[in-house]
Amino acid sequence: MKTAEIKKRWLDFFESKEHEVVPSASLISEDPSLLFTVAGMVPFIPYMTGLIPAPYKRATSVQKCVRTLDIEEVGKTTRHGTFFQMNGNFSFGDYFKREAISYAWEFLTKSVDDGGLGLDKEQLWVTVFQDDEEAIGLWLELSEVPIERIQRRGMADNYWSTGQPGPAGPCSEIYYDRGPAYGIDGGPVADENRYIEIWNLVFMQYERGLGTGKDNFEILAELPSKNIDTGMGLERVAFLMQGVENLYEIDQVRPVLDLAAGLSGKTYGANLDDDVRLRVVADHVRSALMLIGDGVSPGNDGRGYVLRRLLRRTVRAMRLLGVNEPVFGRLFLTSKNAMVDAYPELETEYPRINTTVLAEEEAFLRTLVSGTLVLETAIASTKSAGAKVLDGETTFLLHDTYGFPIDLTVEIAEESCLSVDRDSFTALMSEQRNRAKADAKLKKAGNTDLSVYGEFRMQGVTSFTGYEELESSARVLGLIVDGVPVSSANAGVIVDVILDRTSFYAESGGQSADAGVITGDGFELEVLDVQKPVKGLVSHKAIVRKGEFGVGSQVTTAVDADWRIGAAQAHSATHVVHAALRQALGPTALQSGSYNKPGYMRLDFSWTAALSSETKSEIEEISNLAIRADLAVSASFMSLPDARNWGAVALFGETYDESVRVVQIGGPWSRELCGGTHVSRSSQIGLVSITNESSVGSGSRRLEALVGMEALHSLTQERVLLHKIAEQLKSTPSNASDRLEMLLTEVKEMQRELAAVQFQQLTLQIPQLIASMSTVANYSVIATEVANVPNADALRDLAIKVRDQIGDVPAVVALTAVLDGKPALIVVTNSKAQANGAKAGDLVRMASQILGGGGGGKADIAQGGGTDASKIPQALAAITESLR
RNA sequence: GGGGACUUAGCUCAGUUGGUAGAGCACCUGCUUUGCAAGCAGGGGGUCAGGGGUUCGACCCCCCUAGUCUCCA
Repeated sequence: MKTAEIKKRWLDFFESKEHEVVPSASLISEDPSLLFTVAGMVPFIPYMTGLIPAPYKRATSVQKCVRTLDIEEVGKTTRHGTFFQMNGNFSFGDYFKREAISYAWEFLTKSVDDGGLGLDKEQLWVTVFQDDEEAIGLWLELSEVPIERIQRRGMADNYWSTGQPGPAGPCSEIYYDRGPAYGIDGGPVADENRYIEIWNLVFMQYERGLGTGKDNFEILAELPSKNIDTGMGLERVAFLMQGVENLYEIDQVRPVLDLAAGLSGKTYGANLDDDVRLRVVADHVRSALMLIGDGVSPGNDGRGYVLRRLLRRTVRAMRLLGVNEPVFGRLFLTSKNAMVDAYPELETEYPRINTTVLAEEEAFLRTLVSGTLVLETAIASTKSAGAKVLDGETTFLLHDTYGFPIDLTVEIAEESCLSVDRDSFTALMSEQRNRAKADAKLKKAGNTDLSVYGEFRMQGVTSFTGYEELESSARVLGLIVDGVPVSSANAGVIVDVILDRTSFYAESGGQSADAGVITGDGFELEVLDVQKPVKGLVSHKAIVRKGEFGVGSQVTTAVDADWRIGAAQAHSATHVVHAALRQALGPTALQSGSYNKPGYMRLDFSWTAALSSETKSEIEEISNLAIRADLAVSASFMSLPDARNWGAVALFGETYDESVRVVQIGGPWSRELCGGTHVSRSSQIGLVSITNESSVGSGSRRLEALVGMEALHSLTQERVLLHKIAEQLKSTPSNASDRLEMLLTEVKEMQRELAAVQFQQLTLQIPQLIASMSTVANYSVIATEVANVPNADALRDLAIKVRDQIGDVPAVVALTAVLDGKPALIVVTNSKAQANGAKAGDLVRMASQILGGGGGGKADIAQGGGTDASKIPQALAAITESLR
């Protein structure tokens, strides 16, 4: 049975049991503390914890998940995959253990013809929490599992909690026996390889307290409303039903593995190391495909970095398999074809996925080339030092700074008969990890507990009136000071204000929060920040400027009109620039993030190279033409599929409700899903001026621009500056650049000429200098001060010239000059003098000390200087004396 | 968010106790040879990313800024 078929049967089965079929949420988790959706229940957590009321009593989903915690284990054991799909059925205060067990048994054992999976009842085993007599009773009553195949396990195995105070409860797991060929008898307790866990039923019935670990906490009370959360690993069931050995061999994964084997000429199953690499490729390619499909682009932090690591590990595995050529094009196409049945949207996203992976592969191959160079010199120097082990520092440097994977280093070192000091590499690695962790911990301290907002969210969502009006009347529902609900607040206090409705826009979608005031009878608050701590709930952080107020007070929320206009201009400008960017660069240039506030906008987008100044001008021009065209801006609500059909650009990393808001500028000219506030016609944006374009990391660029009056002001400033420069150049703004270039060339030429003339002038003194030559011991010595020396280089060249004219006798030339009021000294010797023992370096060192400075050099030439010019005669005398 | 590294001629890169900035390729001139990366000789080309500091003296050491790469969280 195909994986897609199992998925379909799952959803159909639970739909027939009155479950709401919820489409898989994006892999990009809505919870900011999670990088990815790591489990099937993640999208339902707010309903489980009671933060947000559940919109349905029963739900089912097949959720795509990514987990990279045990990325190193992928392929080594066959139990880990970085991407997997989790079938789940959920009850929020509705049915409990009885139905959960009954549904599970029915779905697993019902015949294939009747829509079930038709698994052999004799092969199924069950584990329950040791004290959960209720569950054991229900299994015996509702299923055909005999008591011998029901095993009790402790908290570590069969008790679920989030690791923090909150809901918790026992679970019951269903296992499939693959038969004696896979291990020993005795059920899951004895062997989890032979007995494969396929389904975990979590009975959320208690509230747990503080504690650490899986089994060290207190059970506080029964939950008022009990929940069911189950998870069936789709891949596991698929490989069991397809009669293959593991998840890498199912229909959604195997084609990639086969292609990788074909490309490398390896046979799957022939060699353990190669098998691991083939599985890594098959797994990582699929994960990367799905991540990019959900809008992640490779980057150097967060989700982007996880994706990059998956891609690079794939390249590395292919290289270890002996394939050095680019292969992503074929691997990803194959993976897409294997997955597209289950995820049709991959078809439309594929062009973008393809460009992304090709660019990333190319970039990494480049990195590997430069890393190889460093590695080869390190190997050469290690060998020439006679060592047998490449040290951990070098290996770590290669990894940390040049992105060169450790196992490639090991492989290449082995070819040169060197081993690698892995221990010290690992030590350095964990050192770096601790550094980053310590820092993260420091920064995280500000995180507040969101549960305090939960009780307000239970009263409903905050309705946002800010699209229509700037001022609204509202009622105070709650006040929070330092994370604690209070009933009133007086002047000077900073308080979080929860209202039933508000005209204030909370920061989201890249748009910064509104500024303004909240007023009421006898009191006034200045709004500092507006956030949505919980989906649907707006919290105003404000300082009480005057008076006192409390819960229940009537207020007026008044947004600062100028601020809002500025914010709207900037946000609309962001859409305009995004559309212009895509017109100029094509649809692969996709916004990956944005930020805007009055007067300023910033747009991050996926793109591999710096934009030329022509392209930047083009984007600016398209944007400003759209502004001039006075396009109408409108917003309307529609369903997500409708919006997509309409060609609206959905921004990844945002999760959307069933009804989404589409903002259009000029109809189809720009269509984006967006909840922000906008101007009503594009001309109100005024002006967009791009100020900067830079890299955020490889594969990602950032465009910054000023908007409206800010743009005008910056242009004005630039114009004033340019006019001033032109004036100083005695030129016009249009000719200033040429003029400057000419002047610079001229200056360079003149400097060169001047230096030549000055040196020429200096050489006129050569005859005099030669004449001053005296004989000291058996050296011909010139030791004198030279006048009119322009700089140290000239003095040096003069000394060399003088020496070369002395002829074939041991010669020492010591010249001094005063430069910028400080004495400078040059000593040169010829080879005969050096043979006699004269060393320029020693002479300079000694004489410079007399001058109050230092100096040095080699035997043939040395230079030095000091601070006291009056000591020059003394220093020269000392040189002559020391030669004697 | 925290680290590490890089930026030198048009291109690819060398350059250690801080003491005259180099190579290969490309370019120009001449000779030789008329052929596939030709040879020989000569030559031009440098704000050593930008700014500040330490020093008699900084491509080199320290600080700041910018651009780029990279690892970790």
